[in-house]
Amino acid sequence: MGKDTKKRIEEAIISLEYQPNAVARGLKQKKTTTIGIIVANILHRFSTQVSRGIEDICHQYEYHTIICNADDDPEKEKKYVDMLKAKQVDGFIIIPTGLNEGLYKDLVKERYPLIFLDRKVETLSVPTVTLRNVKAGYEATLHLLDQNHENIAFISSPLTVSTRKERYQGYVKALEDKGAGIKENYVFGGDMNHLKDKFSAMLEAKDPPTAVICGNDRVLKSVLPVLKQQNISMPDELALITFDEVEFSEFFTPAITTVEQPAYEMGEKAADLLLQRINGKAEQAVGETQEFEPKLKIRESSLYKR
Amino acid sequence: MGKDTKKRIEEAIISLEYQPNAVARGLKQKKTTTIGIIVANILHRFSTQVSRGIEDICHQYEYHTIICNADDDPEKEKKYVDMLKAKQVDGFIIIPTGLNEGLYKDLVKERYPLIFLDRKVETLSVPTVTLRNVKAGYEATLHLLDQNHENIAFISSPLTVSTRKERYQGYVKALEDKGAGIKENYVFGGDMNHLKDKFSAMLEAKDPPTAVICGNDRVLKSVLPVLKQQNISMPDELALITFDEVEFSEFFTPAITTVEQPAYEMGEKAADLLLQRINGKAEQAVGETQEFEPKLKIRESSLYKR
DNA sequence: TCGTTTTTGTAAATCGTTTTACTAACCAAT
DNA sequence: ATTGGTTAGTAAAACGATTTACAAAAACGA
Repeated sequence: MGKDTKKRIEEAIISLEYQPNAVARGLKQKKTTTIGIIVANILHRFSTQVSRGIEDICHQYEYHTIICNADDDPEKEKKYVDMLKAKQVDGFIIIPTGLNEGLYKDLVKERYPLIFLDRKVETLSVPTVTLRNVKAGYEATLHLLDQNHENIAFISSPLTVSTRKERYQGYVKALEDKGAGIKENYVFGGDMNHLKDKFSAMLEAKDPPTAVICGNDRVLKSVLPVLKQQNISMPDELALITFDEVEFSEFFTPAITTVEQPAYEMGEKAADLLLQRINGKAEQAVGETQEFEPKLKIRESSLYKR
Repeated sequence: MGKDTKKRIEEAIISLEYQPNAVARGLKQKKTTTIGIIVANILHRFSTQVSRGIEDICHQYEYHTIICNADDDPEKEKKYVDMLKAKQVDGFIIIPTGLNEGLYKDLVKERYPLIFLDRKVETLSVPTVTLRNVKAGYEATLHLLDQNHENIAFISSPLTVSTRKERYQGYVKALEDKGAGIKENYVFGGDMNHLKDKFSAMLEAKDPPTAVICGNDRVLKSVLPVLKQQNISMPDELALITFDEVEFSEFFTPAITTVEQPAYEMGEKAADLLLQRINGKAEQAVGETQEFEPKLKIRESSLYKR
C-alpha cells in the first residue's frame, strides 16, 4: 500500500480514536491468539512456575493466556475446558487431573491443539512435557541409601497420576537395586487431609523410619509441622528430602535437600510445542514426549551426621 | 417457554453437538464476562495470593480472568491495557506501576470499571483496596524499638509507590514518637540490583544497624543471602522483620517475624468491588478506599536475646 | 501515448450470536 | 365461537471486524 495512504490511515486512527476490537476480529478469523491453561492445582509451586514459563513464551509471540485452576476436581476441569472452548481459544496446555479421559479424548478428536504438562495420560497420544520422574524418585532414594538409611518413608498425595506413580516406582527400584525390601508401612500415598495423622502415627510406631521422602511441596508443608510438633530434629533423627523447589530452602535449619524440576523451562517448552502446533508447523510432533532431567540438590536435611 | 419445547431444544443441543460461541456472543452483547488483571510484578508473593482471591470470586460469579504481569515496566503495563481493551474486558483490577497516570486517567474517562489494588494513585479518585501501610511500618518499627533497638535499618525497593512510601512514613513516625532520630545511612530505597551491595556495605560500615526491616518479600530474598555471606546471626547480631508473608517462615532458624497482609481477602474484596461496579450496583462506591489491617506476627528473628 | 501493473475506493458477504418484530398457532375461559 | 393471552416459528438486522470482488484511478515502463 502507498506510504501516504498509510499515513492517512494512521492519522485517522488517532483522530477517530480507533481501538481495534479483538472480539469481532476473533469471530471472523476463527482465531483468538489466546490459549487456555488448566492446572490441576495452583497450590503447587510447580504450577505457578510453569505458568510463568508459558506466559513468557506466549508474550513473545503475542499470544495471551487464560489460566484456570481445576483444584484437583475433574468437574471443574471439564467446566473450564467447556468455557475455554466457548471462548474459542486456539489451543490448550493442561496439567490433567487424570480423571477425565473422555474429555481429553474429545479434545483430540475435535483436533484442538493440546499439550499435556507434568502428567502423562497413557491411553492417549498427546505431546507431553514431563520430568523423568522415575529417575527423580530413584536418585532421591539412592541418595538416602548412600547415607546408610534403610528405613525410608515415602509420603505422597494419592498415587493416581503418572508423576507420583513414577516417583514411587523409582523409590521401589532403588530399594530393590540395593537389596533393601520395601516396607508397606513406610509408604503413604493418599488424601492430604489424612497425611498428617498417618505420618504422625508412622513416626510414633515402633521401628520408625530414619528418613523420609516428600512427594511434592504440598506434602512437605504437611510433614514439617509434624516434625516440629513431635520435636524431631533433622537430619539426625530423621533425614528429609523433598521433590519440588522450596523457596529459601537454603535458609532452613537444616537446609532442605530437594529434587527440583526445571519448571519454568518446562512451561516454555510446552508453550513452544503448542504454538508450533497451532501454527501448523509440527503435526509430526504429536505423541512426542519431552522429558526433562530432575536436579538433586543435596543440602543438610539429608546428610547423615551421627 | 413451554416445557416440551425446552426439552426439544435440549435434545437438539446434544444431537447437533451445539457448542456456544462466547466470542460471537460477546460481540453482540458488548460484554465478555471477563476481567483483566494487571499486576506490577508477579514475583511478589502478594500478587499471586491476590490473584487467587480475585479468581475465586470471579469463578463464583462465572466471570473469567486474564492475568498480566507488567514486570514493573510502564510500557508493558500500557501494552496490556490496550490488549485487554481490545479483548473487550468488562473491567480492570490493576496493581499500578504508578508510572502511567495518563493511562489510568484515560481508563477512567472511558468509564471502564476499574479498581486499584495495593497501591494508591493519589491524583485519581479510583476505588482502591490497600493495606494500612503507615500502620504496618509503624508497628514493625515499634516492635523493634520495644526490643531496645535504636539503629534500625529500612531496606526497600524504590520508594516510588504509595505502599513503600507509607511503610517508610510509619517507620519514620515510630522513630520520632520514641524520640529516636532517623539516620539516613540506615535507609535504602532503591534499585533491587544494587540492594545487596548497599546493604552489605551498610553492615560493614562502622556503627552498623542492629535491626533491619525488609520492605517486602523480594527484599528479604536479597537480604538473607547477605547475612549468610557475612555470617551474621539473627537475632543476636541483627534482628530482622519483613513485610509480606513468607512461606514456611516458622521453619527458618530463627523463625522470621513478618508483617502480613490479608492478600487473599484483599483480592476477594477487589473482585467484589469490581463486579459490583460492572453490574451497576455501586456507582457511589467510586473513590472509596478499602483499607485492610496488617498483622504483625512476632517470631524469633526479631526477639532480642543477648 | 499506450498498455500494463499497482494502488485506491466502494460495496457486500460473512463469522455466530442476540435482539426485535411480526405472524401463526395454541389454550383456556367467557 | 370469540376473546385474550401465552407460546412457537420465522425472518431480518446488528455487533465490528475480515475477506472477496470489482471498478476507478494512479503510476510505471517502453
